[in-house]
Amino acid sequence: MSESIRLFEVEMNIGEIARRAGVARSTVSYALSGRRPVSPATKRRIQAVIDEIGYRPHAAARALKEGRTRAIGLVIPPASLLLTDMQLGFVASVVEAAAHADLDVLLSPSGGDHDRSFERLISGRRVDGVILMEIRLEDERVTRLQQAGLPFVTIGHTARPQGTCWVDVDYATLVARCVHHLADLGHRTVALINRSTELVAAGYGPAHRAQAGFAEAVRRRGLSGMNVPCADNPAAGEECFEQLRERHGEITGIVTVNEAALPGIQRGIERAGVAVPRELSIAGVAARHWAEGFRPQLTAADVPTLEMGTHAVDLLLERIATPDGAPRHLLLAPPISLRDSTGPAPAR
Amino acid sequence: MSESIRLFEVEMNIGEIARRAGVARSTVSYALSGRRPVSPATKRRIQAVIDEIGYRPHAAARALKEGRTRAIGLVIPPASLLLTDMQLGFVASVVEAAAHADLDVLLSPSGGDHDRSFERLISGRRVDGVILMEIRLEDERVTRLQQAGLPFVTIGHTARPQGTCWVDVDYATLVARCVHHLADLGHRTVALINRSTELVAAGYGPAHRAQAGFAEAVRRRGLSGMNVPCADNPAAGEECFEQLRERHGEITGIVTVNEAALPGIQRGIERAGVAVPRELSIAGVAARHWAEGFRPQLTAADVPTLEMGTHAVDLLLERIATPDGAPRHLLLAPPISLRDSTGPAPAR
DNA sequence: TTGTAAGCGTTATCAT
DNA sequence: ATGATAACGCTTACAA
Repeated sequence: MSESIRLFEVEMNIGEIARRAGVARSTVSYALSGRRPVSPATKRRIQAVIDEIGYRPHAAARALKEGRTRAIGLVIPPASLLLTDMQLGFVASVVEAAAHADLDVLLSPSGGDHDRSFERLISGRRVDGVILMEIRLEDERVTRLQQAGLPFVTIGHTARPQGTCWVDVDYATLVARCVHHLADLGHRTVALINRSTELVAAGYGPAHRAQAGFAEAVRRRGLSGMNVPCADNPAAGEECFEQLRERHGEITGIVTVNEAALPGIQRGIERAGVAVPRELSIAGVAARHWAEGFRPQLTAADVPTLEMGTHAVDLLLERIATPDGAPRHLLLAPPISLRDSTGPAPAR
Repeated sequence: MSESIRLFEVEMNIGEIARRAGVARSTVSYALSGRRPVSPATKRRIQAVIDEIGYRPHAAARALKEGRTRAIGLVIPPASLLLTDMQLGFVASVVEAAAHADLDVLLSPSGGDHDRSFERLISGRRVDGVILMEIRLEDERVTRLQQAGLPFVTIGHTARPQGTCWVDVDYATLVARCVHHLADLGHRTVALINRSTELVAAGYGPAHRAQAGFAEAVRRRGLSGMNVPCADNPAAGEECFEQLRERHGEITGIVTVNEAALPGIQRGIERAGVAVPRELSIAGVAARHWAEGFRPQLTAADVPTLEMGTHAVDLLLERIATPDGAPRHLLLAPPISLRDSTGPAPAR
């Protein structure tokens, strides 16, 4: 439209700055990086030129010379699978934390037929490190990254996580705590609404660990318990709840790790006219936002997605700085927030 | 752990390939790009070496030489605001479409205090083009991009979109269609549950256009209608619905563009024991996934996020290829899918 | 059909 | 305190 369109179409490289300021290119570079003293006078002169034409160093040139990109990769599940709120929370917090450290984030959908994208990231040296989400117990992306020698951190952990860097939430412990909480309230028959059969079959850690923690706690407390798989969507949650009521009316306590099914569970409860927590108690693991949206508000371990994303970035930065340092990890077991969905077991 | 860790730690550049294959560097380059004929024999020899040591060209070096990065930027709302499902749909489909075109996607949260991230993308020439989400009627990011001369496409459009490239859904038309649909069914008093007051104040296009389309259609059909702002979350939706019932019991039809409020609206309906569509009809604009999750399923214009994201990428690629071509845009008005939430107005 | 060499914009190592 | 210059790994015009 106006002349302003071409305002910044001037050559804009360090040589041009040097020319206009009447100094050598290296001087400009040093003035910017501060890696060698530059007299205040020339520094001012250079800065003036830079401000005038709005110069910023060319990322690719810098990356080529320095051997690092100042960018990290974030590998997410493919778009075909809708992201859950929790996964979304991770993405958001990683992007946030990265921005805070002046890092750019390259998104890479994996699985599906998108291996090319992942491979570009790795072998094209587009990033200094990678954060991997939705880890499987056996995960080939992890082995690919270790053989490539690229620093990485996983959100979630594999079956044998020794030697890798990760942050995760301790599903086994959290689910166990929920069971203990229900047992303390006098419940004797409880169910776990878990993630989908497919995920379990695919070796998805959280589903496995939830199941294990549940089984162990049920055994310890001498309860009778059942594990129910449920797909990650409201409709499945509703159906799952109805079947549970129909076939196992004796159940008085439910534990769930299936955040996406919650709205369906809630609908099931309301349609069945079940009073929570008088007739039925529910506890679970979910993002706070979901727990508070549930009616009545859900007694749950709130998954600290923000904290986890931030930590993942911190760990990655550490790993990039010292690739041979001892790999650290973080297993979070946030406390259960007592809300309104659990209460004493109904008298027989 | 094992020796495999250092497997790919060898020098891996085009010169090394050339050396091992016994040809010149340029020959390797040409063999890869196909920009000049290479004899089958040497081509095979080169490919063998490449396969053996797993070579991929260094992205930064290529970007520096070619002057383009093969990456695009996707500017999203800051993490502080939870992304709605529709926004998430855009992100997913853009990433998907970009991957399909062998493009990487750099994520940049904007707004908040994240201008540095945005600025890095632009002036650091990290990307060949940008897709901008959540456009305001007056949007400084747009002007920044035009003065930088960087190709961009917006999802949504500004108040004066001439000369820019965009894809958007035609909220005015869609909301008007909903009103007409309700009017055809005999409804005389209708309400629009819009987005939040803050968004309207901030000059958020969809909210403005929904309001305008609603007002116009109501006028044309001689209905009485009211516009109700509502924050983007279930709790606000529920409260909004309750207030509507309380203060305006005469309303028999509701139109909503507030996807995130839907679960709350549904809860409100169920708690109030209102029969939909016998006593109250609801129509709206939402992602199909939400419309089908509503009970009863929501009569709604399904926002084709997948299609929009794909088109945005296509337009951007076109713009990158011919920056001075006439800017094109796409204003989508998908048909309303008749589902179960609308019916004849109740007899007085 | 293939090889040689220049140059993209930086940073870093020499000098001065 | 500053300047010239050599890389970084790639593409491509120019020679052969």
